[in-house]
Amino acid sequence: MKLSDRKKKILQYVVDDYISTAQPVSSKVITEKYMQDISSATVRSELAGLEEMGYLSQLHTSSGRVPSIEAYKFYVSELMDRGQLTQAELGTIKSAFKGHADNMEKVVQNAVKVIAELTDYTSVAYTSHNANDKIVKLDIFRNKPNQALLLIVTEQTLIRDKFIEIPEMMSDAQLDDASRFIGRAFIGKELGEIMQMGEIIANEFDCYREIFNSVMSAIEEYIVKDNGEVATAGEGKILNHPEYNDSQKVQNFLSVVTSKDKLVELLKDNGDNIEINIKIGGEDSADMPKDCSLVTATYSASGVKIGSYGVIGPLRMDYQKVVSVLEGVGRILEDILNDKK
Amino acid sequence: MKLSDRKKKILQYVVDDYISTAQPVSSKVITEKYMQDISSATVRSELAGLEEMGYLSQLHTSSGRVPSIEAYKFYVSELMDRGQLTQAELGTIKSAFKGHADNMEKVVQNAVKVIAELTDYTSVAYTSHNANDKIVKLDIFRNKPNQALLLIVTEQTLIRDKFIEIPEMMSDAQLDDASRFIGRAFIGKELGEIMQMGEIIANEFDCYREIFNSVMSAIEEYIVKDNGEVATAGEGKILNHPEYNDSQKVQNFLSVVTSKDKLVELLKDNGDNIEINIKIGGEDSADMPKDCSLVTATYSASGVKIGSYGVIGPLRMDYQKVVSVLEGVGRILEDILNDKK
DNA sequence: TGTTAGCACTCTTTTGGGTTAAGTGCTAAC
DNA sequence: GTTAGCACTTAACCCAAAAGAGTGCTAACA
Repeated sequence: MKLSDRKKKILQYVVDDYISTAQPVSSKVITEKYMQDISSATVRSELAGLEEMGYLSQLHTSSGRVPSIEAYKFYVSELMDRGQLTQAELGTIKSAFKGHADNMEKVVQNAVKVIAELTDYTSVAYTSHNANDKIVKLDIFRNKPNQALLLIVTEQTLIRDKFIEIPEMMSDAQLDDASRFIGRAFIGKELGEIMQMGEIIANEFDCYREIFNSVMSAIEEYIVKDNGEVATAGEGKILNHPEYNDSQKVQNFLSVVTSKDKLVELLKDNGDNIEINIKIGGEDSADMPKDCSLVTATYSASGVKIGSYGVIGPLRMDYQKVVSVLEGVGRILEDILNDKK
Repeated sequence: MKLSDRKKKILQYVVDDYISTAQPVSSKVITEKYMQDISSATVRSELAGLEEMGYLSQLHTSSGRVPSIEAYKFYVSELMDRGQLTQAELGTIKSAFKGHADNMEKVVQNAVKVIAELTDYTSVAYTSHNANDKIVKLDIFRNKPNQALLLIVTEQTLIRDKFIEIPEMMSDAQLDDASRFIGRAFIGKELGEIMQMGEIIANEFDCYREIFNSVMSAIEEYIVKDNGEVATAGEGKILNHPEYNDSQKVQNFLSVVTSKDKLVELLKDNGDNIEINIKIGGEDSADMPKDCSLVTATYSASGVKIGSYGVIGPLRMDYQKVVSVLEGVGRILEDILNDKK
């Protein structure tokens, strides 16, 4: 069933108005605020049609209309005007990143901070542990008689440190030797590659088998179990929005937003090649809090996607603003990341 | 003014009852639940006395009494019974730490998780960047023509990575040389020590002055600016407590609990040598959320205090339970930390 | 045939008063 | 010093009435 142009216009007005006022929208406000040229009775019959089609609903017979999840989806994909950042907002974004590009983690933290500030929603980001990441440096050195610190630095400048057990009778020189030996074999290789060739080359390391196994399991743990880092900002912003005056809802929301594991689940498979990915309503994904929207963008370095960032908030989200802020941050992020590489 | 024994008893009952029920306490419930041998009229006159002294207050003339901040302080220091952990709780604590001692960060994360779970309050922890921490390893290696990654590992197994600028015309061999040179001078020294001797030895490094300065400023930044790590768990637990049904209060609370900087401010100077430190009501400290209590314990390794952990929540907190959980976690933490060293 | 004015209908929100319940402070007696 | 008794205060509850918001329907109109 196709929507007439007028129905589309009206639907857009309803969603716009509901997003900005959080109040059910009546035929009266549409004629008064947006369409002075037609009567409220006409709008009423159009609204009834839109309700029939599943785009709107009423809380009770004498309330205005509220958009359905389908309405938001349609709004975002076809109706919404693209927003423009003001000069001031652009300035805020730029200055948020000034002088903090020495450390990937900080860049991401600044990103979520400024996004939360500008949009007034909770902002989240995810950086993946990529199997394509290459090892740049590997070092093992003794900490106490039977323990050593394993240090792996990768190209994406992710650093992994982990204590591993070592045989107590091994001399420092032997440990050094083992470290160099394993380093020579692993440096320059991708993490995923190493995982695969594990069994094949294991026998080459026969004399240092124990250490070799520890290194392998550290790499495996890094890629498989501990699969990414997250950053968040503005967790409390959710309370600014009236749909979250129910403490149970807030708690649900916080339990996702403050749990690294849940956030990773939520963010890791997001929008492979699309710039902006919008997930509305949590019904399809078990990890998503109920009645939430997630708007994310991905960021890449050297053409490889390394993570995503965005906002999570109520269905009634100011998508227009959020999208423009994410795009703005994306442009600046790109500059920083490409400058670094 | 001294409190009679009976007044103390009554005050204790009022606080106990208020902590467990969250309802203003009347003279009737005291005689019925706690003191069947005297009449409510007697209790009423005692309550009036306690109110006079500033330990109790009423919301309105016909409500029961609520403890004041002073009452909580007095309760904690003199009235409260010491709690005992159940066998089940002890078991929960122990199993929370099983098999995760390979990484300091994870130990702390497990600590806050189990504390939040057992107490039902938000749990926070702080690990300081200690000026007494000794450098164990220092490494600099090139990343791109004019940038290198500086890697510093300290005894407390804190690792600091930072990109530093290097002269583009410097050869790899020269860089290696500089790295070894600086390493020899710094390894085994305390961070604070290095900061102090900075100017004195600067001229020794004349040929590598630029790199030397970068290393020094990285160390300085680490100790001075970025002074510690925090971990939190159960941020949403605050919503389980009826005094936080006001969204403004929740937001205030979350703005502290989710901000690393504010948490560091709050936790860094806590209770130098005391095992359990209780801060009630935020009026003395600007960083403390209003009407909150903070109960913390410190943890040490090799006799040096390296951080603190605890819970933050409403004034009406179950101090007894919180203290016993913190003590329980402390004992197990100690075992782990000493086993590691 | 689409649009509109008018109106009855539904449901929520607000208002107000009257009752109930909780708890206190005071007084007089023990 | 303790207690029973009672007047007083305040919040909480209930219920009914009124007001308000918004709709759907119908009949008239262009």
